[in-house]
Order: sequence, then C-alpha cells, then structure tokens
Amino acid sequence: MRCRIEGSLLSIGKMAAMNHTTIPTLRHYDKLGLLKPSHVDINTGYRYYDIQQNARFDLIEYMKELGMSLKEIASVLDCHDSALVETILAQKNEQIHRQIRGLKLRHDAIERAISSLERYRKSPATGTISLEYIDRRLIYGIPCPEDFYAHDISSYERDLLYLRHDLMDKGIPQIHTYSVGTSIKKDDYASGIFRADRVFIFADKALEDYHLSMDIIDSGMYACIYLDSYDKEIEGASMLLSHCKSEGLSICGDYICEVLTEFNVFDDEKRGMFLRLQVPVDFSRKRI
Amino acid sequence: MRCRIEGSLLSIGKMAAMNHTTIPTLRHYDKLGLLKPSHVDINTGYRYYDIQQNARFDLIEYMKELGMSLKEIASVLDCHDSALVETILAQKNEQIHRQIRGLKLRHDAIERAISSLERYRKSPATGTISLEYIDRRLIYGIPCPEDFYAHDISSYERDLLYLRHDLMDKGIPQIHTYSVGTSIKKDDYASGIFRADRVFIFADKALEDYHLSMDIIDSGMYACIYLDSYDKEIEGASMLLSHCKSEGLSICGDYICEVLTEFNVFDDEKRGMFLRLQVPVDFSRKRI
DNA sequence: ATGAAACTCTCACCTTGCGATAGGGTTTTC
DNA sequence: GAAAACCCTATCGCAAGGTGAGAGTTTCAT
Repeated sequence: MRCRIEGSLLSIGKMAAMNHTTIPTLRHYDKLGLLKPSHVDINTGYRYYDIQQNARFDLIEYMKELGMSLKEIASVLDCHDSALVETILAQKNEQIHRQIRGLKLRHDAIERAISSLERYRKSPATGTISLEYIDRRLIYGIPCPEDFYAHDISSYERDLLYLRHDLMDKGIPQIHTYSVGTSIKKDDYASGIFRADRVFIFADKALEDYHLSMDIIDSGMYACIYLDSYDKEIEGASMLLSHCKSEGLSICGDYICEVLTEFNVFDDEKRGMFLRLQVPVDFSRKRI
Repeated sequence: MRCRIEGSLLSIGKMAAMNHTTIPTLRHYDKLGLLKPSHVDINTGYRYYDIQQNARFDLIEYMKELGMSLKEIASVLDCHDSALVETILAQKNEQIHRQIRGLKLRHDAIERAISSLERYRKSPATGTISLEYIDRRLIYGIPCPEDFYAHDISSYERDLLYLRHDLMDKGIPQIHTYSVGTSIKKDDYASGIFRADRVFIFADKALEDYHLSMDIIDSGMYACIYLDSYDKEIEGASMLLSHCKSEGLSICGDYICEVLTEFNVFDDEKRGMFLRLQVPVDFSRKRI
C-alpha cells in the first residue's frame, strides 16, 4: 500500500464489480479518455478510482443506452455542450426509426422465405402436372431486352440484371427477396413459339410505396407443371402445352414461369430454381 | 489477353459493376470462399467470373438481406442443407423481434432524454421557489441502507448502487435511463431532521412487465425549489422548509428530491444534477 | 507498335467495443 | 514469508469490408 491519498479509492477490479462492468471495459474507457482514474500510481501504473466517478460511469452508460457511440460520448463530455447532446439525440431518433423500418422489412422477407421453403418441401415431384386455382397477383417487370430462350443462359442473366438495375434505380430495398417470373405471350405459347416476353417480380404491399406501374395477373384456373431446374424449362413448357391440347384445355392468357424458391443450396454454380410453369385455362361458366 | 477459355468471362470490376457491389467485396467473398471466381489466371492472379455466377451472388445478397452473417451463409452454402436455412431463419426471426423491442425501448428512452433536456432549458433559475401541481407518479425503490445526509457523498453513491444492483438482478434493461429520486419521511422533514428514507427511480409503463412492487406518489400541490447541484440539497431543503412555515403551508407528505436531469455535461468529476426538491402541501377543500 | 489510361494484384492497416490471452509485476491475506 | 489474488502493458481477434501503397496487366487510341 503505497499511495492512499483520500479515504476511499477503488482498485479497477472493485470499480468494475461495483458497476457491473469488466476490467477491460474500464481500461478501454481510460485509453479513450472517457473515464480516467482519479489517481494512477506512477510506479506501478495501477489505476485507482474515486467512488464519485461512478457518476461519470453512469453517464457514459446512460448515453450508451441511448445508442451513442463512445466517440460521440467523448465529444459530448469534452465539449460540455448540451446542445450537442440534443442534436445527437435527434439524429439517433431518426436512425432508430430507419432501423425499425428496416427490421420490419427484413422480418417480412424472412417470413416469405420460410413459407417459400415450406412450400418447396410440400411441393409435388418434378414433372408433376396439376390444375390449380391461383389467386390474383401483382407484378412489376420490364419487357425482355433479349429473348433468352433463343440464346444461352447468360442472356437470361442479363435480362434479370436489367430488371434489378431498374429496381435499384427506383430505390427499392431488398430486391433479392422478391421472387422472379418470366412470361410468354399467350398466342406465342399456344403456337409453340417460346419467345420471352417479360421478366418481372411478384410484388407485395411493401412495394406500393414506390409508385411502380404494376400489372395484374388475374386469378383463375391454371394448368401447372413443377420443375426443379431452369434447364428443363423448355421441355416442361412443351409438356404443359401438349397436356393442354390433349386434355382440350383452352389457353386463355400468358404463360408464366414462376420461381417458387431460389434457395439453391443444391447446385453450386448454376441458378438452381424450383419452378412452377403455368398457363391459365378457361373454365368460365357462361353467364346467362 | 492470355486466357480466354469460355465466351464471356467478366473481370472483377465488371462483375462488381454488374451486381452493384464493389471490388473489395468480391475479393472478400473470394477469400471467405463464398464466391470463388470461375477462373483465376495463374500468372497474374486476375479473377475472372462467369456470368452464371450472378446466381450465386444473388443468393448471397438474398441471405444477407435476411440478416444472415457471411459465416452463416458460408455454412449453408457448404452444407447444401435447406433444413439448416430454416433453422437459421427461425432464429433470425426471434432475433429481429428482440432487436425491435430493444429499439423501441431505446426510442422511448431518447424521447425521455430529449424532453428532460428541454425541461432543463426551460426550468427556472436555481433557488427559485414555486408551487406546482404534480401528477401522480409511480416509483420503485429501496430503503436507504445508509443515511447519506449524515455522511459524505460516497454513501449516496453506495445507496444508489444498491438500487442499481437490485434493478439489474431483476433483469431490467436500460436502468440508467430512469431518473432517480430520494425521499425523507414527512415527520422527519417537518421537524427539520434530514434523514434519508428511500432511494428510488421514477417508473413508467415499460417497467410494469417486471412485477415490481411499485409505490404511488399521489398527485397534488407541491412546494418546490430548483437547484443545479447536489451539494446544495440540504441548504435548499432548509429553505423550502422555512418557506413552507413562513407561508403557512401545511406539509402533508414525504419530501422528495427529484433528479430532473443527470446530463452532467458541466462538471466533470462529480454527479452534477438538476434537482427539484419538493414537498406536498395541503390545499384540499373540505368536502361537505 | 507503342504509350497512356484504366484496370488489377497483394499486403496491410482502419473502423467498434471490447474479450482473450501472454508474460510479468504488485498487493493482500493467511 | 509465501501463496493467492490482483494488476500492468501489449497484442490479437471479431464483421464486413474501406482505403490506401506499390507494383504489375490489360485495353484503347494513336
């Protein structure tokens, strides 16, 4: 015991325990100049704190709880300027609002991802043909600059990039969380001409804020075929078309290739998708 | 141009531009093994990407948008296990809920801090005596283990620490964002005996979840005096008592020392507070 | 073909708020 | 007086890259 100037000086360990913090934290604050021990032994370098310095520590904790960084805290403590505090707090509030909005979006995206995976698990085997009622959907997309069926996969990638650029330019966040679709015009498809018409995303309410000119895909009965690879799309589309013809189903709208899930954890290099090819067929009752 | 194996290989810069990302990011993913260029020139080390690798990049972005860390993404991509994805996503959802709750708490705390600072700006000069109606308040506190008026400031610090420990043990977050008060029993105060009775925090709705046994401080008219330093409390309390006596105000409850703001950006080492000492006085109309 | 501009490489250090050692001194306690 | 507990400095590590420095490569225009 060398130096004992005042009544109750605390070693760093006691100070840490008293404030429910750790020794490295106090050393860190010391280094940053946030909380200098009231006395440091010149010979040993031991730090000794005054119990009154709890006040300063509390203040630091308080500001941390408000979301201020240590640097911001230091600047406030240095400047002795309460107006600065108010400025920073106002900024923090803004920032928190943004963060909450972002987290909500993320939450929605995760929900979509989970149900998409669930759907994948429960979907029929590849090649299965079905007849389903599909609800109305909103899409946003662009005409295909290139007919990717006529070229290799890279032209599909390019078309998709155009779409993503467009979405990015419009400031839409989380563009990767929307599932993608492509379409072929009804008449082309019915004649067996597979020529890409549009590439789009399936939109949801969150996108309404961005004033996109979205299109509606009407509800109705669809003939569908499930596939687990993009490579088989043309083959699948042909099969679907033959099926419609042999069953006497009358095609009444554009063909759509819907990407049900893009969680391609199966094939490393390619865009491996789980697809539902679909084409609306006419079952309408005549109204009298 | 040394190596050109396939048709369309992209340099790292083009790949980055195409995907709205940066070159360091792609290099980073390469290092982590997340996205290895499909070809690397052995002589120059130049990275060349296949356009199909956009798929992989999209997948990574997608998972990032869902809040997964690069390490988690890597493990999913390595394992080829979609169940793992679902597990992680469920965890993420939990985590997001916690984050949102935390942010809301923080937002409330900031609002409180801002109005506290505003209040400070608009408060009367130190020494001002006033008569105010104060609404009902909820408090949670503990009896003072030590009578800090009888000792030095360090015993106040210790009492405050007991309270904080208690709150921490009960798992209450952001304990520093609640303002502190102390009280003296009515009879003690009225007799000029300043003996600390309780130390407490002013609670709010967020604390109701923690099943604390909170006390109520009744609404009513209070004689108050504003002070800007803890050092002056006893002096201020005496003045307030004299004032009540000379004005014929009848004290009808415990004396309270309320910390209006603890944003002590003015004095470095001490706990510098802005205080409102207050004591309830009786103005009740007799009911007939 | 050549020179300049643009591009790319690796390496290493910076950010936040500490936690976790390593290696060596100090204080307290029995 | 010795052991236990405590403390020091210094460095590395974390996540996801950003920002250079210094050197080599490719591309474009002449």
